[in-house]
Amino acid sequence: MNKHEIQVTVDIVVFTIHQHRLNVLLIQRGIPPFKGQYALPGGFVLANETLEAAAFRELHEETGTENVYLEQLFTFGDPKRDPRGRVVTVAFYALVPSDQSPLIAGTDAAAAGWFTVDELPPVAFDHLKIIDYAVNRLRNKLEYTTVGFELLPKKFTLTALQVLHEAILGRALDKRNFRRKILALGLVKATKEMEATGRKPARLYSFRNAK
Amino acid sequence: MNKHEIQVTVDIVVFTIHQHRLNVLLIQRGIPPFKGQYALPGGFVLANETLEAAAFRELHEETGTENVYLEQLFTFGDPKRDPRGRVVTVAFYALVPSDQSPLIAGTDAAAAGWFTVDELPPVAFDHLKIIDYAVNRLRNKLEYTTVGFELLPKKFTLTALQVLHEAILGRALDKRNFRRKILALGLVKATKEMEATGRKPARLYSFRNAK
DNA sequence: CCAAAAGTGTTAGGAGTACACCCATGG
DNA sequence: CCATGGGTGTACTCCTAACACTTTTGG
Repeated sequence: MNKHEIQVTVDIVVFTIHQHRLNVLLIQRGIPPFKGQYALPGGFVLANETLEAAAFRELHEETGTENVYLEQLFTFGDPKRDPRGRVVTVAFYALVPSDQSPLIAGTDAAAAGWFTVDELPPVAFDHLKIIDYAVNRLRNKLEYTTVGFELLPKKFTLTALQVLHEAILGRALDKRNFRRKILALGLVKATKEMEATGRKPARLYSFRNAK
Repeated sequence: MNKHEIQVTVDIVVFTIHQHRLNVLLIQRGIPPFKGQYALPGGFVLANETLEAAAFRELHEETGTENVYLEQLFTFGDPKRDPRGRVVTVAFYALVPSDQSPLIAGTDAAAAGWFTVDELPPVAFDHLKIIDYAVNRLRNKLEYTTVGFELLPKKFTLTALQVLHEAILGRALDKRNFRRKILALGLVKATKEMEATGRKPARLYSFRNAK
């Protein structure tokens, strides 16, 4: 064994929107250390997979989610961050659409749950720091990219998109300015369908690049 | 030995400005693989140091530089990126002021050198990808932060600051607009000194937060 | 007819961009 | 006196932000 070998893990901050709030997925640990505490989904990187593949695999194994948007965040390597030894973790964040988010399969449902980002339980390791980092990244990215669409179903109302932005940014936005800006960006197109859930029916839109 | 153990390295993209161009520091490899080719300074993370400390240490050992601005970039973990085995590298970038940059100590001067970013020699491993990533990050950061000052001596002319921005962005900027914007940001203050090198003496400025 | 959410325009201020000439100095 | 780089202002455009009422539907 080479003295330079270190254990490498991935940890994933999975976001979704629930009840107009930004939520993070946490899993209750069944084994020490931090047994019983909540932690981010994640695990060891295997010998022949990329970091991204490891993140997708862990996410699938622990939560059943698939085809999510995934992006590398930052790598945390404090020598004392894991009491078991030297573990460097590559953190990712993932976005899952709100219409798919309740499905937590492949794991004991009692042991996993969504938590709004400003009411988190105690979390294991340095995972709180990782979550904070991810929330900040998500907020920044929202300002200059289209990441937000990843959190919505294929068809959505402009109000739903606005609620999503407000949930991530943590502040209210002006309805008229928001709609004008989104439509001006040209990333979204009106469908012929309406959503009849509220009082007055709302037009459904879709993201232009289904990618 | 645990099957999950992987070698972890750091690699550092060291930037400076030379002759109005953005330059990167490369070191010629003395041993295989890629013997004789240029590569980024870097090396293994030791058991009891943080990733950042490893980057500072390697930088000091290989180039003699100290007190540089250092920021984590991205982690590259393709299983095939290093022919010797599984090596995950955490990439950083560093900024060294132009008045300190010629000092390459602690290494054979013939084996290290500055290269302008658009005239790079062949580089080892996936280091070209890392350099590209770093250049993009630096360009983006310049738009909304003050990283640029890290590349200048303590006192500098506004023209020097403009040349720096132009070197990083790779395009010319309007002199009047640039000066207005920089002064409006209030990050810089005029000193009483002048630089007499050109024809008409130029006022020297200093960065407001000496930090 | 009432409650609830959808939808829609105008105005004012600030930021960015384009553009050309005079000034101070050393040789 | 001339070559060189230092230094300065104005006008236009575009983006952002503030702000309130009408419409459509279900009950």
